[in-house]
Amino acid sequence: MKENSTDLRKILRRYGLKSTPQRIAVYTAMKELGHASADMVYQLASAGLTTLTVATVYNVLESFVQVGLLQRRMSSNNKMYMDVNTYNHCHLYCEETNTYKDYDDPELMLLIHDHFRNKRIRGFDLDRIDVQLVGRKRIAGSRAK
Amino acid sequence: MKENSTDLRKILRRYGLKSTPQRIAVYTAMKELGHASADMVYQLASAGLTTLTVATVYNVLESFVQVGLLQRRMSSNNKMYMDVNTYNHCHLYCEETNTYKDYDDPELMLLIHDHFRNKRIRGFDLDRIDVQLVGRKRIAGSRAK
DNA sequence: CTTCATGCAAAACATTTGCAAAAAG
DNA sequence: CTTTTTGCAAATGTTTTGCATGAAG
Repeated sequence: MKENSTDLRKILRRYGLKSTPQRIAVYTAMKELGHASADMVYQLASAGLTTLTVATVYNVLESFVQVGLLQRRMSSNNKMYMDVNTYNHCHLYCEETNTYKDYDDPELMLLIHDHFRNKRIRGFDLDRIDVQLVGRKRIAGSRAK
Repeated sequence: MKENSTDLRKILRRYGLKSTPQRIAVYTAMKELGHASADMVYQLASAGLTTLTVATVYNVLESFVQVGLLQRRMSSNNKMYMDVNTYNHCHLYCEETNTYKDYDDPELMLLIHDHFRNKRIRGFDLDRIDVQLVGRKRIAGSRAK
């Protein structure tokens, strides 16, 4: 699960991207963060690589999305958020903190994909079905007895 | 389905909001648009009410969300989008145009809510389950034969 | 070498704020 | 009258752009 920068170079190559320190730093930050805004990536990545600008972070994130190395997520926060996991999975989305948490539920996925197996949606090319459990992180200790 | 401004005044009152020309114009625009960004609402609403500013549109939209007259939607567009329909329903979301379309599928809703009926999510207060069919509007006429 | 990626600083957007003036009830 | 709501213009925060420089292959 833990890639060193040699591994990362291979990954980038496999996705048809030149390997640069900036790209490695951004991807490493995303691996650590899981889900993150451009700014969060910039904060973390630029700690380990002083020669990194926000503009580059945006560039890199965009190129990663293009090749499918990252996925852009929807938010109700007017900000861009990325997901390092590109396989098909659900999310818990906290509207208070605008944070995401992977929520793996294969049974649900199966249910939904069965439901759509023979459905055709007129005039629409379906890419994926995005299920978000929207709510609020519970404050630690306030759990009902 | 078509409210005149007397009806709208009643609706606003019922939601505990003072009735103003601006609020009526914004809600009327939302009724017409269904799903819209602040800017879209401003464009349409200010056509019929010259004394309306963007700041007010934001104010009004926010107050409508507060009382539950509108719902904020997630987008991958770094912009705020509103939905005039607040009942529980799915959406088609076009990533190219950032447009929404209601997708009513009671069978799917039932399936999903049954699935979650007895599930508890640790540390999370669930508000709603948001299902988006993400893809692209098909270009007219490009339908496979 | 040649191409592509990065840094930089400015621009473009979208949204929010603070406060005085105006309107609602 | 009193309380909200609105308009205005400025400020904020995020993302994008253009172009010269620098690095990757």
